[in-house]
Amino acid sequence: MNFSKTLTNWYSIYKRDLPWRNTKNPYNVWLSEIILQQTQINQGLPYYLAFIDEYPTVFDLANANETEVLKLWQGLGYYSRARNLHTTANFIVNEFDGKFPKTYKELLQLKGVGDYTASAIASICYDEPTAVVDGNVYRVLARFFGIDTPINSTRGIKEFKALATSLIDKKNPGDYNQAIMEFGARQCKPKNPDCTVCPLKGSCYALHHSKIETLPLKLKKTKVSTKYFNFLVFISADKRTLFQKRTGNGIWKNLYQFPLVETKSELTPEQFKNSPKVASILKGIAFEFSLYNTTDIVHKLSHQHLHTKFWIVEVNSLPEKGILYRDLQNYPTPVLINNFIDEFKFPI
DNA sequence: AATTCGGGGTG
DNA sequence: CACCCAGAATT
Repeated sequence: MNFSKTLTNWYSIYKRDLPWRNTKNPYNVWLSEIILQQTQINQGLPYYLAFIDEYPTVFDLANANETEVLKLWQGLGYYSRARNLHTTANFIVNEFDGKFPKTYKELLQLKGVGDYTASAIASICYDEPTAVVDGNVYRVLARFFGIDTPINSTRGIKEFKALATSLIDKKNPGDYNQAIMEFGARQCKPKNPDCTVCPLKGSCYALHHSKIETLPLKLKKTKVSTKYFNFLVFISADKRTLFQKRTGNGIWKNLYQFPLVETKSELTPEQFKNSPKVASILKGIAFEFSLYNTTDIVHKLSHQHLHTKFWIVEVNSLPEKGILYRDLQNYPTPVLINNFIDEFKFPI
């Protein structure tokens, strides 16, 4: 039996029953694909269910405001996905009367939809034979065919896309695409795959050349930078604190946080209190200053380690209009901030 | 072509 | 700790 047929047969037996697999509705499929970008199914599934529950159609999603969408996305990471999701929902409603485009080429025009996602939607919803190439596909193809071109090189990206395209089952491209991904996730796992029960063990290059551990090949590791974050948590008699929307194009865009003072290095409490930035924020205000966490909370992201201090600033009146403690939960925040709010327990 | 975007899971 | 995840957008 050939490679593709073996995969689709395996899939028909071992596939998980997932909600987006019971429909060809492009809204549902699109939503699932955006949520699952760089995200494992177990992490994304509850978000998919919550989004379908809150926004059953593209019109419901378009009618929401971005803050609400980000709030429902909170904790999933890569928040540009949520912002683009909302933008594209409005685009679909306003430009296409709520109907999704039906071809790979047109889908590619949507914000947040790249080669992978356009291929997935086109094949699953409209039976267009466009091959998906995600992390699972790279692994399965690299191992089975013995390809050592780096998967994150321009050459590798083209090579694997072409190979995947040549293998796709044109009669049932959606099932084939999902089959090879599911196979990569469940059978041809990154670490310690059980090749003894693999239906492809007979012809797998990596298995017969002891290259399961070394394929696929990936170049360069991401370097991690360290940053020092100081959040000012205002406590006032009127049960309000300062909470600000992050602007600019960096991390956590449009999420909310306590006033942030970033420093180049770790400062002593005295150095921090006397720094110009802190002084300007607290200019002319009577306050009591205390450090909530005596050792830094280190929030680890894939490319940044955030060494974080939460400073409690007790004031009689806030320097500007704040929000009620009890309203903090209505704002989308990074996990780092949300963890603090949960732990600190504001006297609501 | 390289970097930047999160957070959770695995070994 | 290193690596991975149904990648895309930006620089």
